[in-house]
Amino acid sequence: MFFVLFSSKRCHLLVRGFHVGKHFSNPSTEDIVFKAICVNLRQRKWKLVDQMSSSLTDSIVSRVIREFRTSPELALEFFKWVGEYKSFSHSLESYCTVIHVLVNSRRYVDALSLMKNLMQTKGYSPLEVLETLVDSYEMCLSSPAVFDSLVRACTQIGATEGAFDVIKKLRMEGFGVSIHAWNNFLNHLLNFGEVGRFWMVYKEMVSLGYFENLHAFNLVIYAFCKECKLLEAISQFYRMSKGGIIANVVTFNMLIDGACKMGDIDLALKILRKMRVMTGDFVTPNSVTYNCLINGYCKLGRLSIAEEVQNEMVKIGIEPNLRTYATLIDGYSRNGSLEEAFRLCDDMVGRGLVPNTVVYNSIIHWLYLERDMAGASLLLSDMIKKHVCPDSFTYSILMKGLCRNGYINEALTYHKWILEKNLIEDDFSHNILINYLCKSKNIAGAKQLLGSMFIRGFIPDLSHIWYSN
DNA sequence: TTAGGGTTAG
Repeated sequence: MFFVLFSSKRCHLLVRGFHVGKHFSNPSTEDIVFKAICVNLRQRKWKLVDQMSSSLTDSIVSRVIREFRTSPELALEFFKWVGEYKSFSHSLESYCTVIHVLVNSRRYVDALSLMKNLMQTKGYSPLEVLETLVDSYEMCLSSPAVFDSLVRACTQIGATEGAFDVIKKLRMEGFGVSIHAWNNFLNHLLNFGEVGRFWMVYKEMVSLGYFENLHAFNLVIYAFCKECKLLEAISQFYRMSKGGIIANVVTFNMLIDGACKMGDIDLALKILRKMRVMTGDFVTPNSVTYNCLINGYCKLGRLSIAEEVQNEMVKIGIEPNLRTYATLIDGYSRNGSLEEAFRLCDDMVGRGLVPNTVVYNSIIHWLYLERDMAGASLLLSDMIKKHVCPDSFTYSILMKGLCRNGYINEALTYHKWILEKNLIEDDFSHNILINYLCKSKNIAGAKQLLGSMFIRGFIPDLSHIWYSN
């Protein structure tokens, strides 16, 4: 019906009028366009919606999205259609409106992707996004989960300070911060190796009266494991049990992995054997549990036991995965049994698993250490042929492999090419090359690389420079 | 939320 009205000449004039002026002189005209779009959108009559597109304003876009809050897919489709096909430049308010709608319908992946786009591509700061989310909060009948999502979006793009700014601002504004947001931030700190700051933020959270949930306890156990404080980690396990929180498989896996990393494989095995009994058959081991244990045995050089553990997992119905094989292949390689490593490669391919970058990196690394240049080159060509993408590990393995076998100039040529292609993500390759250049008394070359590190924002290890000069 | 691969000095 509304379309009929708008298909007239009069409508055409109205539409032109909307397009020229940013604000409506008559609010009811906005209502007419809004309602017309809604009617046609509801019936998926995109062609008719298209005819209204020249009359779109930020206000109408946001209103339409709110109108379709119970049909989030359609709301998102409309939002994307306007942005992509009509090249309409969405305002921050429109973005936030659709984000509220998406979070409320638990479409977190889409909401996170839009938030990340706002901060990474559009250049909005986390606090600017927060402010607009707050402004549109009530009108969108939103929930605090939207703020959790913003903290998550910040941590996902590595914006540590941004995430913490959001938490601080939410507290100041009286919105409160959910335990999920705290946990997400704490997890981010651990993943970035900031254990000291983790404990500061954790203490702050506890002092504010939050009750730790399972995830929070797991993070504390994870932090203790990272600090090699296994006894403290285990004591947290008892503290959570006392508080009525039942550990899950992640809790056990972290303790098992922690024990393995500290070389106490017997304790790791004991935990594995007791986890069912301790939880009344509530928690059973999974592939992660077994992979941790296999890795523990591999690092101790006890390869035959590692394979026995693999057989046990198969027996109880847990399929070995890519990580199981990557662990065993690396275990055999670092123990000088490359033949066994290749046997496992065949085995994994036979099971339908495709060797990835990690598997190639392991074998290439140990081939170089054995001075098998031809073998390493062959595998490098093979990974390129099979479209297995090299990563920063591959490049540093290549640099080290070439240097230690006397091919420093070739390493420098490759490094230059890798830098030109912007493929380097960390400073490992630089450090390796600088070390070998210093050893061969090529201080000018080392200094040149040092400059290249600064340009890329890598912070050199100063102790090195003292030695080389 | 947990599991696999790469560096230097001595």
